[in-house]
Amino acid sequence: MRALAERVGVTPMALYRHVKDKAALLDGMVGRLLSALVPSDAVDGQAWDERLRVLAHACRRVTQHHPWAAHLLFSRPAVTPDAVRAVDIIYTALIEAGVPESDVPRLERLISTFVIGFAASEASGRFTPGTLDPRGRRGQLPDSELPGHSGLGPWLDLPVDLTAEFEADLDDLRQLVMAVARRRD
Amino acid sequence: MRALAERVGVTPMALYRHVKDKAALLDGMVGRLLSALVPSDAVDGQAWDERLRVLAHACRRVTQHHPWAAHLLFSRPAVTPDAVRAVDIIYTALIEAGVPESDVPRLERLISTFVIGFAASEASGRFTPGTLDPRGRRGQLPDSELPGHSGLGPWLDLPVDLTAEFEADLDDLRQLVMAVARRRD
DNA sequence: ACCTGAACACCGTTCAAGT
DNA sequence: ACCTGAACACCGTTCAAGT
Repeated sequence: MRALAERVGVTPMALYRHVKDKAALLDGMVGRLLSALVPSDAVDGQAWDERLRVLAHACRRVTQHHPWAAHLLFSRPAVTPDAVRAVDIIYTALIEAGVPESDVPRLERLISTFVIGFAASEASGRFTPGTLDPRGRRGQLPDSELPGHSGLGPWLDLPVDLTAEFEADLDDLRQLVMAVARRRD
Repeated sequence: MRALAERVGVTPMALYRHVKDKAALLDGMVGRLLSALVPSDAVDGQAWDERLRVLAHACRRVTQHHPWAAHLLFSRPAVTPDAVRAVDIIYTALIEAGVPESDVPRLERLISTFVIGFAASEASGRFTPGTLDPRGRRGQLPDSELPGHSGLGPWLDLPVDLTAEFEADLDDLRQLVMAVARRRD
């Protein structure tokens, strides 16, 4: 609050005339981000999987530009109008994909949890532990205790292209959605 | 730090003899939680999918008992020995499932991101917005703007059993893993 | 070795007072 | 209406000083 007040060129207490709380301020900031997240024109006339893809990439783009917001997307549920609109896009896409209605809310939570989770992990550096030393993570333990790591060998030393990985993940989730749609009752 | 010092019955500065930082303290706490996460005996002799299931449920159980830890699992990468051990369990399971080695690290990140994301969402209440009013979320917008919500109707008003949902999600991810294993090159 | 007192540089927030 | 000054009740952390 004090830093924001200085940026605005005003005393900290002046802010409380315009915002109730620090929490309310953060909620408002998240709301602004979410309103920019859904470019409804870029979604019209596209197939359901393409609409989900655009929405997911928009979510990742937001957290790349505003890393501080990544964790807030987890803490605050989708109650603001823009957040509800984003959820509705996913609902509509899943219905169009042929997912049984009883599975739609669950799959929406599965997809949004992964997408926000990926964005938050990337923003907080969870995916890039040893940017300097790629083998840093298993330095502490002997290879005999890590059969999985030693079995993978060179694949662990490659630098990861997170954009390509996100794309591959979304494609796998697309197939998951189609599999659920296929087993409709 | 001050609250912890009071609980221990000591002055705040005494803590700095035993821990470098507040961040180091939190890292240590997460480390302790992760060491309890992997009961390696409950994992021996089981099939790969059962081992992943046990690990996922253990992760969710930890964040249910210690909600404060949920966000830390996202911020800090898997560098501690216990965290690396958990990752190795997933690697080994995916290899045993027949996933191509080049896809194993990506699928590990996909699975762990979802599992931690689910746990964090549950701990922070993201999945239960209107515990009182289940229709609260779309009160702000007209149904005409939310075709997905209005199309789903009664399915949105049911209370969610998060344990059953988590189980169903894990089963869908199991099928995703098998699908990736099937298309090995 | 381990702990303490005092101090520094911060927070978010309230409340009466200013214009 | 909108902003300010002073103050309250907090933080994490440093540093010299104690035993």
